[in-house]
Amino acid sequence: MESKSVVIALAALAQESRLAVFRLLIQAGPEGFSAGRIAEALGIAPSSLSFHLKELVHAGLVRSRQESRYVIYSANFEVMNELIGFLTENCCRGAPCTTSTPIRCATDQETPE
Amino acid sequence: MESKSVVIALAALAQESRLAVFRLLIQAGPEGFSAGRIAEALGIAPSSLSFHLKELVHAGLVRSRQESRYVIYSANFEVMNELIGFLTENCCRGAPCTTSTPIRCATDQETPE
DNA sequence: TCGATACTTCCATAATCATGGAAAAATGGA
DNA sequence: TCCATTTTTCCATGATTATGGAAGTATCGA
Repeated sequence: MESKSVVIALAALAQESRLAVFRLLIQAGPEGFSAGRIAEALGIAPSSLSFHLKELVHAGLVRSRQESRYVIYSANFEVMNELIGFLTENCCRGAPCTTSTPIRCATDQETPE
Repeated sequence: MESKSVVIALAALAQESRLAVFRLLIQAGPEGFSAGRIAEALGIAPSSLSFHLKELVHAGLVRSRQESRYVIYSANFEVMNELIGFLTENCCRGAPCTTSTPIRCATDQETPE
């Protein structure tokens, strides 16, 4: 993962509404939620939510899929793990250090290695 | 960790210069680096670096200590772990899911539990 | 094809943030 | 105390970001 992508991902999360959306989707798991349900759950105006979702998708943290007339959004667990990996890379330069174990969700079957 | 603090921490990291500074300090370990060495290593103007370091300290991600006429900055590994914990909290709402293990650096002895 | 529902794009406004030069503090040695 | 070194604060400029109303697009059922 490149520095530029990481900055984009972090910026995407560094905003109250988007952080709330992302956490909601992390908790929802791979099934996700429709835009409407997210708007309802968090009380965000549709146009604002759309702007924020676009931002999260652009950052790679969230995926969208069309399902009849709903657009379903879900968290991208793999990118989340890469992000954490990048931040903690080379921690303490060789000194003994417990590095992070991926937070890969066991129910996220969409991206086999 | 509260949502507001998390937004502040993420915003602090969502900027090329600050991300570079933070990673440098993560790699440096608890000993850290002086402001001057950071400026030199990353090629950032002193006033800009000072601005960015203040931002990182304010976010709680970085600590500073005076050492003779140098100001030494170091990463705060504990806050980093809390941040990651917050982002992945309640992942997949009860579904079987490997949650993250703290990235606590074994050489960071400054904050006993 | 019509109407209702679900979302997105466009746009103007207001707010926040990044940058580096110049001046000001703080520290320590002579 | 005086000077050199190290870092911070002040400030003006330019750039980016968040917001929600209104209009546009897409999907589905009848």
